[in-house]
Amino acid sequence: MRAHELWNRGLHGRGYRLTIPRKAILEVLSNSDDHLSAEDIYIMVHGLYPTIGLTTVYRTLDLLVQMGVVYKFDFGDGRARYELMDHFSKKAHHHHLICTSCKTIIDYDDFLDEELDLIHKTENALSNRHNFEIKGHTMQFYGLCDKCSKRF
Amino acid sequence: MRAHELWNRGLHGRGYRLTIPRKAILEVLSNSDDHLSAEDIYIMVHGLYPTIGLTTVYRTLDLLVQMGVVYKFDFGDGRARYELMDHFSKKAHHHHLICTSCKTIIDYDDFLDEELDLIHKTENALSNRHNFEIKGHTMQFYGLCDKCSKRF
DNA sequence: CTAACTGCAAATTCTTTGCATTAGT
DNA sequence: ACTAATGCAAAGAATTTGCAGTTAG
Repeated sequence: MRAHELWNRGLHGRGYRLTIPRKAILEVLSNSDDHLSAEDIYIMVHGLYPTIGLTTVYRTLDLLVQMGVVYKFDFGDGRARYELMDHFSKKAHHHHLICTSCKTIIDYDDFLDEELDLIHKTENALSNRHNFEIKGHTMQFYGLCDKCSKRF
Repeated sequence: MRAHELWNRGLHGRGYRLTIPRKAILEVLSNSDDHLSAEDIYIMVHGLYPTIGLTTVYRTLDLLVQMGVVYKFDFGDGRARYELMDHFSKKAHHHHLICTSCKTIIDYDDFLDEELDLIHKTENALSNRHNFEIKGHTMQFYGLCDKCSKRF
């Protein structure tokens, strides 16, 4: 499995170790498409290995974010969400439509053809201009959903 | 001034009241281009009206977010940032390039020509497809900056 | 007048830290 | 063996809530 392989390598490269908790946490992330909170992940991991604590989940997630393996999102509900980066994920894009009033999140993936094209172009342009090694992206549109829009 | 006008209307429409603190907080947001934290805003507002408390700043920001007048961002440093929505802001776009390792944020606005075009198209398409009243958007690219990229 | 709004202090909630113990390599 | 990693309990920090007094409409 790709992500595991690369994570393993990345860990060693930095002098870090591959442990049971770390394997389990990546496993859980790999098998989920949703935006998981640290606690969600903790519950799932804890189901598999009851000795693993919440602290370790947080510490491992930090590491994964630092290494560019997972995204850390915040949709404004006061708890962070985590999801595998493009490269490792079944999902190549993370585009959201968010209602600022009721906080509904629509995870859309019915892109316009040009949308994908443009993202790659932009990615390349930015990569060159700012000397960045780009690993993924996120796009969110904010507004009022049907219901909330009608409420006023 | 546009934002004030619309906010005023929006408040009344919901049975809310236009108060000194609310005016002051919108004022501060209008006169700033940066990503302000609740505390930043509190300090500025407090400078103008020393009686206004932090709680009110939080409550007002919630309201502004709900009503789609301001964005609430979270860049992962554990404190939310607020900024006027496109329509009201000098800046029409909020595009960021973020280093997942050192957390540097580049606020780029040297867009490709097509980038703007496409965003409007996408906005329209989404608006129709999902019956959303879109007020703004955000786009972020994640990766490793020059320095961090070289560190491994 | 009346209900919405406010400030303060206390309470919550998510996340981080300190430290003694355990476990990769 | 040598250190990194872990779990627990406690600490920390941003945000929220309860409540009695204040103010907009």
